[in-house]
Amino acid sequence: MKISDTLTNQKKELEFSDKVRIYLCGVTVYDQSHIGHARTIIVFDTLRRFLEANDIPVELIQNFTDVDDKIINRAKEQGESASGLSTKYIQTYFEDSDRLNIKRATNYPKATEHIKDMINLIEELVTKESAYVSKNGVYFRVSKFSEYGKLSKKKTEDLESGSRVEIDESKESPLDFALWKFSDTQPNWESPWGNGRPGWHIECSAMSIKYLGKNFEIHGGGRDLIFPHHENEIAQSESFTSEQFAKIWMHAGMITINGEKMSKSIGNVKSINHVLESWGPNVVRLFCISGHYSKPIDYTEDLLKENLIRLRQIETCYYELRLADKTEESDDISSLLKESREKFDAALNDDFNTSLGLSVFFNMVKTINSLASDEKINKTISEQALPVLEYMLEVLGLKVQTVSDDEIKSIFELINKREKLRDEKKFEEADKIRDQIASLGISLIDHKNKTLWMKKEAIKAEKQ
RNA sequence: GGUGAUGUGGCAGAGCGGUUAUGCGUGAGCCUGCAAAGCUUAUCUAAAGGGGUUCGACUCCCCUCGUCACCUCCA
Repeated sequence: MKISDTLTNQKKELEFSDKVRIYLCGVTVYDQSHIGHARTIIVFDTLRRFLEANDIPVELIQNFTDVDDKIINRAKEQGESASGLSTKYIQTYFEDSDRLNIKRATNYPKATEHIKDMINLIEELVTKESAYVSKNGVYFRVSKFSEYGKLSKKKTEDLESGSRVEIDESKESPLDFALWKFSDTQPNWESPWGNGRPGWHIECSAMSIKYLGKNFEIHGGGRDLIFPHHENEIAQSESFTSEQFAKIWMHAGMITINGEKMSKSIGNVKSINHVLESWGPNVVRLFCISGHYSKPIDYTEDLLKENLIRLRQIETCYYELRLADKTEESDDISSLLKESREKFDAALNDDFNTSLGLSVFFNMVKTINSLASDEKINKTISEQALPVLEYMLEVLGLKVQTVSDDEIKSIFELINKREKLRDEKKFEEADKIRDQIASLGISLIDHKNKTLWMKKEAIKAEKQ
């Protein structure tokens, strides 16, 4: 598999020995997560699913930043403790994540639980003179790391002249960033240099090295983290280990609203919860992987609607296959299935091109639906196609509503009853049964000679 | 100002130096007691603009213009 690496700016073969280790920068838990967070998480969840579905073990670590000025300030505003606030939003994070059908990461380390690891790392950096103690804290000495700027392609001279940061006289250079900030107020921790809190960047260095080692396969996050966060992580980690840090830097594009990035100040933030409420997990997932992961996606109702329609086609396809009972001879689609699977995998293997993968997927779905419309789905086709469809659904993290064999039986009984009434032209009574079936979440699909049905995901936005 | 991206049909969005991307939308039709869903078919003479390279460029090179992101916290 090849993945575009931000550092070298080219597609790089994903090489690994026993497993693929991925570190994904998580969220700062001071508020609900939004659709932009969801996109990044979905991209990496889908990547992980793809690798695992192809028997490649994955270790995925995603952190929570649970100590930060934003959290402290927000907690103060709400008259709550910082830890209380972050605990609350970690919980809502998991609720969102579960509803989005995100597989749980291997581990979700929290910054506050790794203070010791950070201090050790900082100590080593101080020893190596890559860091120094000043009046306000411990700072990373950027001048000591000659490759600074290699990820974001920035030159230190440019950064210095274009710097908008307030000049802190206690720093040797305006580019130096905090590893440890002195503070006497809670939450704070003891350190060899004085009480305080860790800087943001150091936590990811400490936790990624702790859980994944000095050089792991993929480091991921949103594009907006390239500078300064990931740039600083590289500086810290490589100064510490004297080795190359992550092998591939993979960055997900932003979600925009009307072409603009979401931000609190513009007030255009869409929470995951809010979007899920209207559109449900499958549409959101389809939406988030509809374009190449590295490019931005503009959030519009039209795009979500389009993906809802596509979801309906998937549901139809699944049920046509699931409920197939014909035994007569029909078309042979085994080569189509084989080709679809191959092209699907090839698309994802080439820089995780989900957009192209989806087009292959929908090609297959449409072909099956078209056969179904002609009532040509037999048991052979069903047995061949279902595993391929289910494989793709698993990779894409899509979950169609399923039914048990018992449910199938009772639904068919109702349908037969309705058919009989329809034959007798007792349409009112037939429609009553249709309503009854609908109340079970089942929609009927009338073909020429038989009535098929499916359990559709209820989607609020559809009704408007 | 610096850096990095990007500019494809009504919309979304891929690939590719010469072959229909795909999907949505729209029109017509099939099915139907009605409905919904689904399906069929058609449709839009797509490549920001200007130069090159080439037998041939949407695809490679150069210039111009536009858009976005980052340069402060940000997924």
